Amino acid sequence: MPSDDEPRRMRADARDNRERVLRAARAAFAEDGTHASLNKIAQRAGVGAGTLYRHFPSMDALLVAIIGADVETLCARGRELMADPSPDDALSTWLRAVAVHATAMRGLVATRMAAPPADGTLAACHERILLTGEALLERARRQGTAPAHLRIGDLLKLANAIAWVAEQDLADEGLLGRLIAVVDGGLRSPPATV
Amino acid sequence: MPSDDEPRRMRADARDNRERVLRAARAAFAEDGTHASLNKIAQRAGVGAGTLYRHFPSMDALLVAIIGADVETLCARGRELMADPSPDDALSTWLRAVAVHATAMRGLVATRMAAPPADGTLAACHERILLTGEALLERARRQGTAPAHLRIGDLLKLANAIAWVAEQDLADEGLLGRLIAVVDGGLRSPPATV
DNA sequence: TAGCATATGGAGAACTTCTCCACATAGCAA
DNA sequence: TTGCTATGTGGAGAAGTTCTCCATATGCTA
Repeated sequence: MPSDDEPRRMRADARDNRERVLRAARAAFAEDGTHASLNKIAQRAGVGAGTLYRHFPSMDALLVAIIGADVETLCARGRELMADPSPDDALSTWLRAVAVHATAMRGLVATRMAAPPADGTLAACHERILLTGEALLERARRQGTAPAHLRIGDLLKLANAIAWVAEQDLADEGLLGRLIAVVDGGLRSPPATV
Repeated sequence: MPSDDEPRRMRADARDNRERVLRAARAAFAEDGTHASLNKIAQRAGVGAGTLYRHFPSMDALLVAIIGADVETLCARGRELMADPSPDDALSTWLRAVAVHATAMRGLVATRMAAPPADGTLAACHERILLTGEALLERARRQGTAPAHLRIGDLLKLANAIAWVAEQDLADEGLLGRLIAVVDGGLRSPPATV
């Protein structure tokens, strides 16, 4: 099926501008994270604000276009990990990958992905990640030590939350790893008998 | 020592305005959370923007004034929990309390508290919370099953992260509790031997 | 009650997001 | 090659934000 982010027929100049906006956005997000200004992205790309909004009506749309490839990568990684001898390790490795990815754009992704069920194309990304995670979790439940009551949605939210908080303090490089490690415990223990 | 958020000598009208701003801010934060506008708070309080900024030069200052009492409560709760028969339970109960508190103002607190070492009076709040937590954690290390390598700063960040993500999806009421429960596992297990 | 240190408020500067539409032009049909 | 027109453009502008500045008003003390 034809990807609808790059309509089949598009005037060559429009296609050009679209690419330039994407390139500018990637750079801007990497530099300023959540504080990137759409105005400045447009300026940087050498187009008017109107043009930016024509191509990407919302910031979500822009994000989807940018992180689409990453989602693909994460799902592929998930499929690989299905063959990992330890289902528990596979799950936690994948969660770590999700968190690392979510930090890539300086927290922007985490901010968007943690939100309620997005209504746009972001929802599709969400869905794909969920499915991949569910497969890993289910395996860890059956063949590993993951407690039955764990929900994949919760784990992904936790990963995003960790990515978000890690992004707040970039100076502490090991933070993300340590926080994931704490969560790791909860993936393996039987439900605490408090 | 005299609290410096309420200077000893202040003109009666100034004191009045200060109170009104605080009341308006509390209401606005509860309603709009992170998106509360300082402008509207001023309007709501019936004062000019200049007046608001005179009393609270930064949003942090405003926050400190509002949540100061809560910090007190959390520390008190922590001291109580030091007497809890189970050091592990005490720690996790307290972390849950921290997360719940951080959600109180619709995520605003979490957003601010997760940030790097604040440089204002917020830092003092931070410090007090850290000390309380460290005491609980140390006890759980010695008399409970908490792994030695756990850092209280990490745990608090995790609590704030959870509060943040829980706030993103208010519809899911059990979310915060479930996420804390996952982390709970990591507080008790020995370090995973991956 | 007079006088002044202290406090006020809103206009305004500098930003933000997002809309609108007169104008430019790519690409097709002749 | 040359129009014609559907498609795409860009920037002015509306409405919002944070935060500053300072002429004016007023509580408090002497």
